[in-house]
Amino acid sequence: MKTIVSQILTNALAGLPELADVVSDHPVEGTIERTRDPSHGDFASNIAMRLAKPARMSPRDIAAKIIENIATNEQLDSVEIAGPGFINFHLSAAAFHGELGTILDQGVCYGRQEARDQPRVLLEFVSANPTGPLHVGHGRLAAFGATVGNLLEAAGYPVEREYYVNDAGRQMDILGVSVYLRWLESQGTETAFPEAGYRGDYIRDIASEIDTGGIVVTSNLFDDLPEGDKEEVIETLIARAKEALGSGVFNKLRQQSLESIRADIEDDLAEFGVTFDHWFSEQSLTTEGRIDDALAVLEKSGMVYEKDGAKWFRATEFGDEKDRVVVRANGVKTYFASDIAYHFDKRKRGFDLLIDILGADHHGYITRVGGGLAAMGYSAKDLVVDLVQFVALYRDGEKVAMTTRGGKFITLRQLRDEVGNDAARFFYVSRGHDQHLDFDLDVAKSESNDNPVYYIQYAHARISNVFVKLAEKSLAWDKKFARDTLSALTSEGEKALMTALSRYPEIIDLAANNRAPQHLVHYLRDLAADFHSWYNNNKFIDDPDEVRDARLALCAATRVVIANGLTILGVSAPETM
RNA sequence: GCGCCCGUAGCUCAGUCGGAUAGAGCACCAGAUUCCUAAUCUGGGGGUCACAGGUUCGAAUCCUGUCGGGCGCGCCA
Repeated sequence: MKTIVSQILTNALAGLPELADVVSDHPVEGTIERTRDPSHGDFASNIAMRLAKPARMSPRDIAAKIIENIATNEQLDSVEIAGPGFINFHLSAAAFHGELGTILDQGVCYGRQEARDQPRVLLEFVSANPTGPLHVGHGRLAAFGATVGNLLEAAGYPVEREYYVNDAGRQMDILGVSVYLRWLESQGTETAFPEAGYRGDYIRDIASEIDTGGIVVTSNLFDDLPEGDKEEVIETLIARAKEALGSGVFNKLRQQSLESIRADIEDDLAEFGVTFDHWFSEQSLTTEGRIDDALAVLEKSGMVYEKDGAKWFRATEFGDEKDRVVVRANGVKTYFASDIAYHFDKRKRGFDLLIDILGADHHGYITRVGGGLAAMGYSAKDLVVDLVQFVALYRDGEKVAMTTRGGKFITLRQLRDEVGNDAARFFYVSRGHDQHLDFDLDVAKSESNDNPVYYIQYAHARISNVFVKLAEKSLAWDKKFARDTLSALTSEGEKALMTALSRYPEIIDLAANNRAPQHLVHYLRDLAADFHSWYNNNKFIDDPDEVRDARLALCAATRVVIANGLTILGVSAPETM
């Protein structure tokens, strides 16, 4: 709908060659905004104020010239200068009725932009280590990432979703040895379970489920363990377990364990409505030589040097505070080397825009990986990292204590069981990613008017019910026929609701381009409020045919927009509640 | 110490590229149901946008500083 105004304005400016020079710096589209106060019309442009300085004219004079050049248009009722130089546009009722028709015609496609080929987006999110079940913090990454993916798709971008599985490195050995020790316990062997091992109950489950062929009992694992340092203890245990089992058997145990956890994460996310196009294995970077390839490219760039036996990347050349090691003195490649290789690989697979949605603790990583990409010939600007801040749960007004280390944390599954998928998806994206989120379990659970999820869903269910009642009264409604009756929609409440509906495409655009799903959340709440307010004051099934049909069209259009919006959020749009 | 995020009503939060009189919900107060779910609606009180400067036609929004809160710093993963 905004395009109506921008077209009118563009046409008017075309008739003012004297402003052509200064206009070119100010895209018309960007000067138009919705008005807050209905007395200011439907849209306002501040273009005259922006042009005032470069054109060396007063804003109101410019506005007057522009208005003189606006041709009469059936979509437009009137235009006026207001305040310091705003141009206010009052659109005609016909324009709003036309938009309503568009909503009904386009249905699930309303608010979506045409698919484009570029830029190809790779959206990486969650990527939690496969060392245990997802907790509530990962849930936010999942909900946020999935919703951003939906938004980008709605905005027409080709987007693929990817989960990076950190299945390499020392933590996997720790996982392997943890499972082995639990297995030993199940065989009646006493263990002194190490502090640095994974202590959760799920480790026992894995130990009892996996194929244990070839695994043997060893009783001397705990003899003469180094004292004190828990890291040394676990290293020793890993080494002894590998020796006792042989690396083949130990690897099999480790691979089964991580795959079990990874599959569990995949199930958990799928139940949460979060799915991925690719599960990318960190191990594959090594087995397929991609780390070496990337390091070779990096070395060729001249951005790698040796010091103290280690290989360092000149991260400071790219704005990092210090250079970073890529290969340690002991020959082991660092996690950072994997990250560089992984992102290099993403670009080589043909993605133009890399979006990483990571936990807030990954800050610091951005400059480094961006620097790596830049050194390898790709612009660091094509890597966008959104850091998602932490989640605090509240129950009965009290913060729920959680520590990852002590294994005392609330899992995503527990949260989903407690509040349901809809509430969880909704609340997780109700704030911007860079804001801390206080998740109030009591509000999320309440089936009452203080729960915005139910408030919005109820609007959808209420509308669905109207059509049920219609059938019960043996009345029919036809969307094509109803389009001829829309001029019956004239009240203030109807205007407000139509205005809200027409904003939907703008909201999708805004939310997608800023990766800010909270705009959609707040919009849907406002839309539901406009609907409830109007509906409560207008019972219309027994109205004359034309009025009834027009109002049914308004209901149907509202239902379309609410359903489309909720679908993007991953929240269900129920027919009854 | 350095870096990042934040500070808006009693509480939880919106506030788009700098726009017109800073908005919602909850809570509080007063009302609405012979009705197409009251999981709803109508009305009311409630603000030094942390503080101080600066930029300009215009600042909650941009810049600088101060105060307050959260998070992160590794040849860990």
